Amino acid sequence: MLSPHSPRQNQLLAALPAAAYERLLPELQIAPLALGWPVYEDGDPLDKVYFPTTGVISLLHVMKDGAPAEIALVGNDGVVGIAVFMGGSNTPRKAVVQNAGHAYALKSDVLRDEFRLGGPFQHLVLRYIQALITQMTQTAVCNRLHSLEQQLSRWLLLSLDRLPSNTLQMTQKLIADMLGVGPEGAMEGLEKLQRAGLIEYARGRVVVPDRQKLEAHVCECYAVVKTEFDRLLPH
Amino acid sequence: MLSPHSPRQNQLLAALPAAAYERLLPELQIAPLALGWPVYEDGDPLDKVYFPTTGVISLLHVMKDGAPAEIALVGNDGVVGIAVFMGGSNTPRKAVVQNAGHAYALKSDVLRDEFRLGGPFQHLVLRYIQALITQMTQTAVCNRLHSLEQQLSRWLLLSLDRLPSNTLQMTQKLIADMLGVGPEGAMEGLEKLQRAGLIEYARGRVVVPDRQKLEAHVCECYAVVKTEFDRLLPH
DNA sequence: GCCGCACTGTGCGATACCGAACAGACCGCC
DNA sequence: GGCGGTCTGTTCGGTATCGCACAGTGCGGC
Repeated sequence: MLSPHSPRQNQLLAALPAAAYERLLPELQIAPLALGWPVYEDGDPLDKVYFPTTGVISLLHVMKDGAPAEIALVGNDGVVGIAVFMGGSNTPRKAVVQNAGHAYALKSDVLRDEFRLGGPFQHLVLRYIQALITQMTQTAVCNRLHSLEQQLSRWLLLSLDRLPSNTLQMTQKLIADMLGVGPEGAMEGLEKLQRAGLIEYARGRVVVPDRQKLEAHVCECYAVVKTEFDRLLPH
Repeated sequence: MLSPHSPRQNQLLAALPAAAYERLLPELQIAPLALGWPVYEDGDPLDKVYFPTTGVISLLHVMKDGAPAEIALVGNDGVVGIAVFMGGSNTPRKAVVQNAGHAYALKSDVLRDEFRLGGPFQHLVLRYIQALITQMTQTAVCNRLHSLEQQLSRWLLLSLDRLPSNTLQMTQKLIADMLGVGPEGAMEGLEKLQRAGLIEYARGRVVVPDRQKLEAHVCECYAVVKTEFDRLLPH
C-alpha cells in the first residue's frame, strides 16, 4: 500500500504552528517501524527521536535477569526519546515497536535546539511529558492494586486508542512481556476476557468487537490516563 | 531545636548559579512540613511549589474507592509541584508529608517565569524530572515483578536516603498506604525483614542498624533509581 | 479515672499468580 | 517431503498476597 504519509499525522507535529513546523520539516525523515524493532536499547545514545504516525511503540524496562515489563505506550499522540529534552543523552530504558507502522525521525540535536527556543514546541512537549508521566504513574498504581485481567483490559484499550482498527496483531508472548508475566498469565487473562465476551482471541490476533463493553469492564486507570491526555493535548 | 535553615539545603536550589539564586531568594518562604499534611490534594490548583530541605514528601495516587499507592518520594533532592513547569495548573495526584521537616515554598508564577528564562534553572529542573520519571517507572516495574518484601526494602532505603538518621518514624498504616496494601501486608513484610535481622521494628519506629545489609537484600530497582539520580543531579 | 477510638498486631481461609513441564501447531530450511 | 526450532496453548502444584474478622494497646476527651 502506497499510503500518503504526512508528519501532520503525528499529533505533536500537527499541533505546531507553521513557523516551527517549517523549520523542522526539512529535517524529518520517514522511518518504517517494523514489529519488534528495538528503537532504543538500554543505554543507547539518543541520536534520533521518533514521532510515530501509525503503529505503536512500547517503552519498557528490562531487568538484569531479562524479565521485561511495560511502562508506557506511545503512538501518533507523542514522541519517543524524550530524554533528549531532559538533558540525558542516553536512555536507561528500552523502546520496542509493538505494532508495525511508520514514524518520522529527527536528529536529536535539531530537536534539542528547537526545544531550547522555548516557544510553542517546548510548551507542547512539556505538556506531552506530563501526560506521559500520568500514564507511567497509573501503570505503577494499576500494577500494584489491580488484577491482571484489568491490567490487560487497560493495555488493550490504550493500544486500540493508538491504532485505526479494532484488531490487534500480537502474539501471546508479546502480551506476556508487556504485562510482565509468563505466557500462562497472559493466556489466563485473555481467556477470562474471552469468556466474558469482551474479546475474540485466536493465535496472535485479538479482536475487540465492542469497545464500550471493554471500557465498562476496565479499571478506572484507563479513564484517568485518557482524561489527562485529552486535557493536556490538543486534537 | 532552633536549626539554621537555608534554602541551599535543598539540592536543586544549592546547584543554582548565584544570579538565579539571588532572583529567587527574596521569594522563598520557609514552610513547616507537618507529618501527614496534604501538600496537594487531587485537583488542587498549584499556587505554590515546595523545595524540601528536611523531611520527605510522598507523591501518591488515590483511587476512587480511597485505596492509595505511592508513586515517588521527594526529599531535599527535589521539588514538589513539577506540573507547574509542564503547563498543567493543577495536579491529578496527591502529595503528603511522609516525614516531618521543612521546605521552602515559592509562588508558582515566580517559578514559572524563572523556568521560562530557559537558563540553568530550567536545565536543572528538567534533569530532576527525568530522574523522577526513573523513580516512577521503577516503581511501576517493581510493583509488577517483585515481592512485597523487596518493595518494602526499596522504599525504606529511598526514605533513608532523604533523611539524616537511620530511624524512620512511621506507623504501620502509613507504610501500608504507601505500599498500597492492607496493614497485615505491611506487617508481614516488616516481620520478614525483622526476622532476617535487617531492621528493628516496634510500634511506629523502624531502625535500620546496617544499611549495607539491607542494600544487599533489596532488588535491583533501588540501585537503578539511585544511579540515575546520581548521574543526572549534581551534589 | 473512665471511656471511646484509632492504631497495632494476629490468624486463617480464599484466591490470584508464579513456575516449570509438556503437547500441539506453524514456519523456514534443507 | 522431512526436520528442527519457535511460538502457542494447557495442566498442575506451590506460594505470596488479599480480605476479613478479632484481640490488644495507647492516647485522647470528658
